[in-house]
Amino acid sequence: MATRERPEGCCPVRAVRPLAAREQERLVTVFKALADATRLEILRLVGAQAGPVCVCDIVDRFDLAQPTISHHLKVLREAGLLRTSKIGIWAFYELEAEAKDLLEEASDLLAVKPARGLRA
Amino acid sequence: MATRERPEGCCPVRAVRPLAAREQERLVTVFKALADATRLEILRLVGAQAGPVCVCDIVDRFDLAQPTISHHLKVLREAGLLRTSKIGIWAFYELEAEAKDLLEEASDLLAVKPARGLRA
DNA sequence: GTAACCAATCGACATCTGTCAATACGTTTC
DNA sequence: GAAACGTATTGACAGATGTCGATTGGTTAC
Repeated sequence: MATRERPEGCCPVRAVRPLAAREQERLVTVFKALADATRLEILRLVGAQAGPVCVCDIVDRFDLAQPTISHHLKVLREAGLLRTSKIGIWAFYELEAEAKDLLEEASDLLAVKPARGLRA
Repeated sequence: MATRERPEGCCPVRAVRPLAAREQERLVTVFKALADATRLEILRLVGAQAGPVCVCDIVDRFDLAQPTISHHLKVLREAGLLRTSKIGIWAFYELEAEAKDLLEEASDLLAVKPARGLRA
């Protein structure tokens, strides 16, 4: 804690109610999922398709081993950004409908002016 | 590469132009910065203020050592989310004006329908 | 049923990351 | 100038993460 006198005009700090644990965790999970170049490109690839994409086609687009892509898909899946389905041998991935909402919610985090969730 | 015949109705994959290296790196840096609960709360705290916040006040709000907070502030600074200034001994942080744009740009990444940056 | 195939999981490893104690740096006060 | 103070940097360390090779599981083709 600071003991010296502050420079004049130094305003008091507005208290902020921390995010609920569950919401905080969800946001961190989403951002972690996005915090990797490969996963960003996977998302862009999947998001650009008219329908679900075959995993084999995703693997083809990257210079990474199949287990590595599979791992990244799992991370995106568990973050709620992708959803998966199967037809025979093939696994298909598409954007989770909720994905866009997740990012918008995240964007609200940085609202410059004090918004809901704040306390005086 | 898949050698078997696909299930019928399986659509060809739309090619996607990868992000430019510089832009990709910037996005990853931003998401990495956001992918930590402490940094999220720091951002929320700073974003809720009317003006710049003293580092000492930030340190007070968390149960973490001062160097740890300093480290997190550096990460947020270098991601372009916070900017810093000094008055005498004190260091103050505030949201970088660009921060909101960064997140909106990030949000566009997940646009469900094919947008710019895509190629047939 | 057996072989071929696609995708997921496992195990291992190198690198990155969050954390703290100790220290260094710059400013203010005396 | 010396001491006190706020902040940043350094060094160290445990835990998380990205990657691959090997394996497994489930499905299809023969």
